[in-house]
Amino acid sequence: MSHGWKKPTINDVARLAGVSVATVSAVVNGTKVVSPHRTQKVREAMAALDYHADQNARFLRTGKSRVVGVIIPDLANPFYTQVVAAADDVASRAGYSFFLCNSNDDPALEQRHLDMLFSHRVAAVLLASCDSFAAYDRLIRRRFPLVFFDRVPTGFHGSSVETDNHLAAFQATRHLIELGHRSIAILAGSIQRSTHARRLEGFRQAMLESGLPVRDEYCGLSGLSVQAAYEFSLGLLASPRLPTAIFCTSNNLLLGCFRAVERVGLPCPENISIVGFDDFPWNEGFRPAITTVAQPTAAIGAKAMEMLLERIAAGSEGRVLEDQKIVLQPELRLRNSTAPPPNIPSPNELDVTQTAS
Amino acid sequence: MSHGWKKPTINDVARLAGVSVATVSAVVNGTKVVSPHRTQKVREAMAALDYHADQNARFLRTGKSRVVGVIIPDLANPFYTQVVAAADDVASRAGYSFFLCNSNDDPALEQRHLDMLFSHRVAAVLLASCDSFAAYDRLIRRRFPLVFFDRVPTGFHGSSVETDNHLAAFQATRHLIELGHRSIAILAGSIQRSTHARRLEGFRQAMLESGLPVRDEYCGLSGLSVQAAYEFSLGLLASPRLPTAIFCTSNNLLLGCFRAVERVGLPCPENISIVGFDDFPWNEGFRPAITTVAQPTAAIGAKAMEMLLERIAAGSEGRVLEDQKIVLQPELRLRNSTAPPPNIPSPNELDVTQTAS
DNA sequence: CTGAAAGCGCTAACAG
DNA sequence: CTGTTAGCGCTTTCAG
Repeated sequence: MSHGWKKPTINDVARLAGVSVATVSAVVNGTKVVSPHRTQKVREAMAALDYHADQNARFLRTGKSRVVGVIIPDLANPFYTQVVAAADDVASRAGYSFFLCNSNDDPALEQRHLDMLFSHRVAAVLLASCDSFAAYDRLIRRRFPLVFFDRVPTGFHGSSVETDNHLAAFQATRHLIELGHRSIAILAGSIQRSTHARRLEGFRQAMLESGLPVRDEYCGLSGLSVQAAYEFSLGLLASPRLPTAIFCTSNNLLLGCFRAVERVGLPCPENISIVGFDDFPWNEGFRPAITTVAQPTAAIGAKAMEMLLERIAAGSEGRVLEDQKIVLQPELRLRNSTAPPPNIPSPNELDVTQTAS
Repeated sequence: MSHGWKKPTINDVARLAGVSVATVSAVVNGTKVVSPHRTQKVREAMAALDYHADQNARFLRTGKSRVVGVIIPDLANPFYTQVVAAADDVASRAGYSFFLCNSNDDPALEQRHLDMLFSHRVAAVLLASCDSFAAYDRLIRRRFPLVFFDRVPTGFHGSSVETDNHLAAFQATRHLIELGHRSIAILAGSIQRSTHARRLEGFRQAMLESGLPVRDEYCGLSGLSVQAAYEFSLGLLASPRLPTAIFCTSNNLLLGCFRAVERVGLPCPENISIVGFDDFPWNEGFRPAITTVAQPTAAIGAKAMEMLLERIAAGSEGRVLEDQKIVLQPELRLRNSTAPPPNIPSPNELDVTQTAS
């Protein structure tokens, strides 16, 4: 006895209670009627031994696991943890627990985590993917219950829940345009990311519809890190063609951008408007308070987990569920970081601004 | 076949490869020498079937789990997720995975999570406790590998890693005092929390050492929520005895306090100094940027997980490890939310301020 | 209502 | 080197 303590098994309980293991199992699971007297005996024995049925053994026998896997790309990003918190809520209400994995945005690591989750025979997995859809082929082919959220691999057929990223970016950009902005930069992150690609499209569409140019120098694609955003923004603000507004397509990007604007000392929103993506309690602490387009994090997490549970249930009943793609509405939250540009050029100056240096 | 797919077992692999299960097991685990030819065969069969050894079955046999449980009180609090991210890093490097649980600050839920974790036979658990030490008696008595972090139940004997909360608060308060503040309020959260109790003590000591009074009205104990902090701060700022500085003992408390100061329109730091607790990237975005005392989140997570792994290793070798209590140093980060008070009273006005209304 | 016994997928003696 | 086999702790027929 290395620990000086051996975990009690169902046999120990049965012995102490003076009944058979089948009886113990029956009272534990309430799966059969057991006489009150013996039930009592068993209960006492369980309490005395502090017995906890071994889920691994149980699963081995029943093939029913009450654990789901969750993979996110960044455990330190509040967006993901908010989603996960909501998912956890509905999962734990349904008696499910969580294997949480951090893929660190590394497809190889994500695959390893997936393998690990299979090895543990999780009932399903919830996934903010960082790989291309081909990676999930083997899974969908075997009808493994899988729900994507936030990041849905392009070209992927399967269930997912995400924000309408196109619309979100469109709204944010429209807001800027309506304010009178014409020179709008975007910190787009990386087009590799389906979410960010979609946001860039939304931005493009809003610009195009208003006949506004989308300039390459105004399009930051240097990655998703705070640092990258900071550096790109610094360059942007130092350039002769200073934009009058910047749209940041993620909370990290906003941080970098904000820092750069502060560093340069450009007054916001007087000389530069900023709109962010995602909304958190501390966004109100920023001065100026940040105008941002919020994703419904709680709804994403809750809905995704509900779908997952549904698919688990369907699977165990042999039903086959239609793929379901849920798209949730973003919400533009107007605060103080956006205002009309310093001097609004009249509409027909449009291409003149291009030549002016 | 409800799923149209049956998970391949070691038997399937053995059959396909034309060898025995023992051979398959040997190549999977590298536990015995297998001829190159058969190794090859087995490898092919595994790949063809996309075989993933069932960890549950394996555990049942070996009694060795490579999963650890982690319980935190709030999945949406960046402090905890930063710690967990660091812990995850070292755990996954060691080949361990994570059962993450959110106790929601509810002792009953925490207990349920603990029971669940035992049922799954996790190798150990990492815990930011929300209960009193009595709750963990049964665990320590059986030498279950358990490491506490952040919140360590008072009176608890066992391993833990935490910030020196007393010192952190002491430093923050000293900073304010050195700036000339005499009327310092504290949002202490709740003395139920060991961490917050310790912070209050540090505050007290700093005040006492300087002969400064700790007034009851200046001591916010209305809980840990943003809302509670907001309301308390509002009252504080509306009172005739306006403090010249407020020390917020957590990031949530800071949020509420900051919001209240903004609401009232009191200029910070000119008329009121604020110091926060914990430091996150967005703290720099606040205007003024928040002076805060930072906890070494990454170090806490990494160290705690290292200790946990050590204890697991020791346990399986039959060694008994000494309890280890690690206390990490906080770091005061000076920014712009603190400044000398509007008018510095001379030291001998000390008790006069008490009577003035 | 109750108990005996088979077997889930795997590892680890043990015997060839 | 390789295969056979006995359980790990649990649920679940199947007979009493």
